[in-house]
Amino acid sequence: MTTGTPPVIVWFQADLRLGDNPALYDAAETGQPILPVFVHENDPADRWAPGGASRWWLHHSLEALAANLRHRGLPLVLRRGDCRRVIPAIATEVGATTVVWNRRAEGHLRPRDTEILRALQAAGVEARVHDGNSLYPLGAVRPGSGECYRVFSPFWRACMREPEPSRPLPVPGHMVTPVAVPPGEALSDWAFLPRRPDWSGGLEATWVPGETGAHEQLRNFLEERLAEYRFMRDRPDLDQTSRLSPHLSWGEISPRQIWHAVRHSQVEAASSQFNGHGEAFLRQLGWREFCRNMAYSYADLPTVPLNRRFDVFPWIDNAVALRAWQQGRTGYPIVDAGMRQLWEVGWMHNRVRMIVGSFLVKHLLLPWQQGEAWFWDTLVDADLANNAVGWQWVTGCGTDAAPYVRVFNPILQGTKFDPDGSYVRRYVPELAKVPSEFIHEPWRMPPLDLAGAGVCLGKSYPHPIIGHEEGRRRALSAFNTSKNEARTGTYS
DNA sequence: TGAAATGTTGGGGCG
DNA sequence: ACGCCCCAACATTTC
Repeated sequence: MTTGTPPVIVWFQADLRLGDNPALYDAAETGQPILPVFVHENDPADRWAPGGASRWWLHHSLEALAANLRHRGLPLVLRRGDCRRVIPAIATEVGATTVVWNRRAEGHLRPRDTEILRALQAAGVEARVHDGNSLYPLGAVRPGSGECYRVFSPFWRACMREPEPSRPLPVPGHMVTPVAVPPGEALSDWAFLPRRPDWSGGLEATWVPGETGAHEQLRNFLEERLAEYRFMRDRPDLDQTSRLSPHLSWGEISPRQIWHAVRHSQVEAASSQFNGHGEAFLRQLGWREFCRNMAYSYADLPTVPLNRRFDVFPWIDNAVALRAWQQGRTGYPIVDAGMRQLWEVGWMHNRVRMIVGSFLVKHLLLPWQQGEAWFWDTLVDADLANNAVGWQWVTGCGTDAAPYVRVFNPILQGTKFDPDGSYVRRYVPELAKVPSEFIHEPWRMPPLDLAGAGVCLGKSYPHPIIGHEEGRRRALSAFNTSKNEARTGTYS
């Protein structure tokens, strides 16, 4: 613990927190000085490098992490480059005995971990990998036969048969400051914040990235919104969800912390009998857990349909339609409201994600990977596993696909989940004066009323890019054709 | 006034 | 994490 003691390196990745951080906790337990490191890969060839909104978040989250570490006397060393090279190099450079980190769920990163483990071993440096970002260790909950549950319900039942997830670890009480800190880069050099144009205003106004912000958000959710969660969670207009997803995606808070906070919250405790709100919310955490296990087992989940029948599918190549979808100009108010909310605040209510997703792949017949890529770039909570599973689910090419082709009706979904249209009015202001009766299908309005609401279809707001009936029929025929062709062996 | 026609709502079957 | 169709039940309009 003096000048001579060699440090332990904590390699921070998607776990930018001090609490319930098994790698950091492990490092503190050694009693050696701790050297926290974050590596920015900066690889232009990496398709899954953080997108624009995610980089904005990462900038602020790293700032917050650095401040938290500084309060406890620790630095945060920023390095750039291929971590297969950078991590072993810095370990040697500072004479570290040990490198610790928390496992990532992305299957395509697993070979990378193996390589780094080997390189460290070859350099005589010990490495320990922990499970810190899921309720149960990745791959631990699996079917009796097989690698990984591919359907959510049995997966979640199996989780519920497990003992409760372990209690979150505290912030280490004592962490030893390293005497010498190796050089690192400045966060500002990484240029994670948008310039020219700076589109981050809506994000700044909405989010407080960082571990403290995450716990504040959790506390606020438990106190203000959990009590209504089960009934309100599907209502984008009421906005009663936890909004913890972006905090989770960079690991500012852990699922185990959330789990136990919910289990011990007043809402759960006060109900002598089971009220279901906590359970409904934890089930959402279950979806995240499910996605991570899928991504862990199937490395190419983000690009390859799980159901091989979709290897051949008559997707349409239409840049104009894709652009209209991205910019919220499809002519379907609920779809456009969702896409504009995404653009404005970097986030979209999950119900609406399903609606806009279904619209892209079913009504527009655009490949799901194009929607996935747009979400990846614009969501502050972009998470490879959740994104991939979500898009495969809505496409119906994940294995949990229903035995029928699921086509969301954007009008029905709108009237059901945004009954008076306030969500639409908030994000599609040109429809603000449309009465609730027509808010989800303005084309049905009598021309005089349209004029009265200040709407000129085709000018101030677009006509539907495709009729619902026509789109539905076209989708059913495309999806059924591909099914039949696969069955009869036309394509293998 | 009442029967028939027409409109509306909700549950079950099915893809 | 579903939509459509059908039909029954009920409500309203019509002559």
